[in-house]
Amino acid sequence: MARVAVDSPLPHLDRPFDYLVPAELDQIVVPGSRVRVRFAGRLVDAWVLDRTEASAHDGRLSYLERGVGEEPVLTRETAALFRSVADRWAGTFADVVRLGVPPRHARAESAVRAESGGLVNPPNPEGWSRYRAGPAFLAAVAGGRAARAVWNVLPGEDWPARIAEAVQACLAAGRGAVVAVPDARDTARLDAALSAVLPANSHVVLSADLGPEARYKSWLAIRRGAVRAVIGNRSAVFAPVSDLGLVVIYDDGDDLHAEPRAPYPHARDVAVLRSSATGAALLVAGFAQTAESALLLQSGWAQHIVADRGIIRQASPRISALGDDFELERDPAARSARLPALAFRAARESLAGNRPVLVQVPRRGYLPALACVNDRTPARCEHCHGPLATSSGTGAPVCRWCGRSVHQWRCPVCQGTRMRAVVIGASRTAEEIGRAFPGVVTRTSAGDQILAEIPEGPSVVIATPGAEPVVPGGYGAALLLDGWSLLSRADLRAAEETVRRWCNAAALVACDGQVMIGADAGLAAVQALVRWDPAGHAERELADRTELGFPPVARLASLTGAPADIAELLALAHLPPTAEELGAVPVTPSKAARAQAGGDGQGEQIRTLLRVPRPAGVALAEALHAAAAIRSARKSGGPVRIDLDPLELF
DNA sequence: TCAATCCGTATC
DNA sequence: ATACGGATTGAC
Repeated sequence: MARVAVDSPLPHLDRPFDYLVPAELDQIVVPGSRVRVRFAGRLVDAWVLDRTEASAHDGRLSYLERGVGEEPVLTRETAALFRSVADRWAGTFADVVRLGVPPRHARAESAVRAESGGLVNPPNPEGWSRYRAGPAFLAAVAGGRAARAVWNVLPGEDWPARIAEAVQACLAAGRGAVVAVPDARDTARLDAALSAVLPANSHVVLSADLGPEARYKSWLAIRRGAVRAVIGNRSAVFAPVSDLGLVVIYDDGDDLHAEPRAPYPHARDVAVLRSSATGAALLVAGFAQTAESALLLQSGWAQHIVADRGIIRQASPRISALGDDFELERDPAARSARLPALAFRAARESLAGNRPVLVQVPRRGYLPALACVNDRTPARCEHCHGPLATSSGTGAPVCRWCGRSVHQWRCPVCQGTRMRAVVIGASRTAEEIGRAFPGVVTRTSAGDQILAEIPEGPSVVIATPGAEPVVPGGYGAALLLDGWSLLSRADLRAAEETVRRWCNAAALVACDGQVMIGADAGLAAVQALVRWDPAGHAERELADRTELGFPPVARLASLTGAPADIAELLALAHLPPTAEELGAVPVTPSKAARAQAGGDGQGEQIRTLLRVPRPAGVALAEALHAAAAIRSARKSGGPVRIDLDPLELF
């Protein structure tokens, strides 16, 4: 007999089913293989979870219809991982398999791949010696121990080289490694760094833009154990590396690590699950640090890899805040670009020293929000700490989460009672800034026109966050403009995200260069950057969120759908006794969602938030999944989207 | 009393 | 989706 999981999106079918195995399929039906089965009269795809002697099912068993290819696509380890990811995010096994196993490509299966490269030498630990606990981490990976660490990368660090060394240590110990980075540019840099230290064919790149055949080929090389190291974007955390010894997540605050397909798992959290389950070492790395990483440290689960203060001071450029009152430069060209005098001078110095200048300009399109008129503290709801915004109808401030309107608001910092809408959106354009530096080459890197690298020499680069090109030797100066509009976004992660973007840009500046931030020096986010203390900022962020009842210490579930459907789901769900319902607010469907719905209005959509203490998170997910299973079995009502610890809360 | 039909539920 | 079982209905 074979126990299988069927490929169905219906939650009530998310459990094993037993089938008899015809004698001629006995050899190829093994745990992890793909099969076709007759299920409720239809032929469907399924995955073999196990071969068994007996079945608990008392009805008649059917025979498996046929095998699909001869490649087992699930390993014992990934099958267990997919199950626990489904459980953690209230999703189905089949949905998670779709995230972790690329579509089959038969031609790629028959192609024979060259055997992997030769013996891997242990790395030179020199590069890690600037960090306390750095060499120890490398030694632990080399020794096959379950070291888990949060690494604060020094500004100017060649992080791809350091990660390549960690992978090298893991391979030298005879085990496999997985590295997930946010985007294709990071993948390319890491690919080059790995190629520099590993024998040929020792690693593969997993990425959707390889095309289906090459992607499946790379994935198969990993699955077959021909290659033991894999790098790629968020889906690489699911790669079926055998005898996993190391998982690395780079820049875990980048929202590209959040999977947009159901059940919406986050690559960092998947990596944590996987490291827990397998005993593989874990490295969460970045110039900045998230509150989630701070919790890994605070709970003692992970160790901190960080450089001593003196080394940080040496490695950091000079970072200063421009303050709130921008003194404009007298130079008329600079005036027209509205560049503050200090920023303009820093740029001129850099260009005079034949070094490029980086100008970071935020993208437009942030949500308007309310803040204190005096000190711009974001206005929050007294009841649930959600953000306040002006409702379009009445003009009265309303909580974006629980929908309560606010009559008397008082700023928790200055006790002021007046709020104002924060003007949002970048107004400075590349041309305006370029005009301030006549005769200097101006480049833009943004959107779909991203520059990976620029040559040394004087030039001005205008880039949106995340699109900053690297330059050999570093920038001479970086101007981080529009700090206010980043910081006052109506988003739980606004401060953390701002610090992350600033850190990632500032880290590209040479250690004798300077960084100018267009925000007030008194702000915690600015202080974190000036002192280069991303860990301190993450700790504060974690403390704030703990006090407000936000993730990661609390666990939230967001339910989005028609009011009647959500009500039905909640009525069916046996929520943990500690669950707290934060009320419902109408949601304006995004353009993408409207396009998906096909134009015809599905009626009003609302969003309800549920909150539990972190230990009850799995019980909350289980209750919601069970309730969704009852609804799907009944075929009642419309869809309800379930999100656990959603990245965006409004 | 039995067959035709409807409805709800499970799907090995 | 489809298949099955139990309940319901209507005709002999």
